[in-house]
Amino acid sequence: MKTENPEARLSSSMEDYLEAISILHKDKGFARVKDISRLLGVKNPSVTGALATLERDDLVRHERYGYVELTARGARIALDIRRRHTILRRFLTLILHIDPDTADADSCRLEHSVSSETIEKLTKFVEFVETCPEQDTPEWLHNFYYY
Amino acid sequence: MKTENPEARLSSSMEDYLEAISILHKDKGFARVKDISRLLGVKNPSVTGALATLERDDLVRHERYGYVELTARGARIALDIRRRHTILRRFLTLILHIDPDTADADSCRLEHSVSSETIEKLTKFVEFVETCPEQDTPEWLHNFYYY
DNA sequence: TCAATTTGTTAGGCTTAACTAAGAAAGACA
DNA sequence: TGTCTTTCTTAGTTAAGCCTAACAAATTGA
Repeated sequence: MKTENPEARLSSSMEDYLEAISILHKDKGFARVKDISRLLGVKNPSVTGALATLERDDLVRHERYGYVELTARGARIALDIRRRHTILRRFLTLILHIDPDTADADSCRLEHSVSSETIEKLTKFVEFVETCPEQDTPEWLHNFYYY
Repeated sequence: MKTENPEARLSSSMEDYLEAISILHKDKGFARVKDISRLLGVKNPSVTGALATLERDDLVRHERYGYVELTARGARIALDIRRRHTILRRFLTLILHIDPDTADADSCRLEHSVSSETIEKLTKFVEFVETCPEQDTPEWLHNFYYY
């Protein structure tokens, strides 16, 4: 017997769909199947299939041929994924000086496997470096960039 | 038609198998199916199947009912994976102060998706912090730990 | 209004990577 | 040497996640 467990970890794929829907909503106010497939580089039928799964798990709402919306739960999770993505990208670009494209590609993949404990600490680290008094930052970080 | 492409990216799964074989070889001198399945938490038939794939790709040698060996190519790749794992764990424990278990679990997952550019920079960063003159490290890093 | 285009869905197939069940080979030891 | 146990393999199943082909609904605009 298979009990529905709403706390089970989402797959990377499903996280990507949630994230895409969330971004589309923010950027253009709505998300359609076509937009999602374009953004994720998959074909329309893959999106339709994924939406069925996400709808079953109460993460999105989607009427046939209509727009896609996140539920409250879906929105909460999507925001968390986007937060992971953002903090990783900031770390990679601002501290490690990875070029923006690589940094974005990396955070896209890493965001699915980093624990919340690590994200918390990384957030604090990046915030620390960013809010560091101007004269301190060069001292050690610039030492590193010369190194 | 499907051409064999030996440069194609390995899946996380296949990377895990190579890494396990490499670790077993280092730790006890040989790797058997049973050891690999125990280490990775899968069943024996899964290992047999994976070994067939890896053998096809010239990454391991394996005679029926016998020991498993890495080829030169396999060993090179396995070493690279272990290097990624190690550097991630060092970053997480030494700099972010993530507890060792979480750090290891995280690096186990992150090692498959981090780019070589990021690994290079991260290596330099960790080395920089570790070889930092004693009196400098506390200055900014301890500031962070208080923060 | 109705034909053409665009968008979305359904059906069916492929690949990867796991599993169980059953049986074969190897190893241990009385 | 023969039996018992352990280990390994084979065969077959399942699930996720992608694909293409074909069709259905919606939209556009002449």
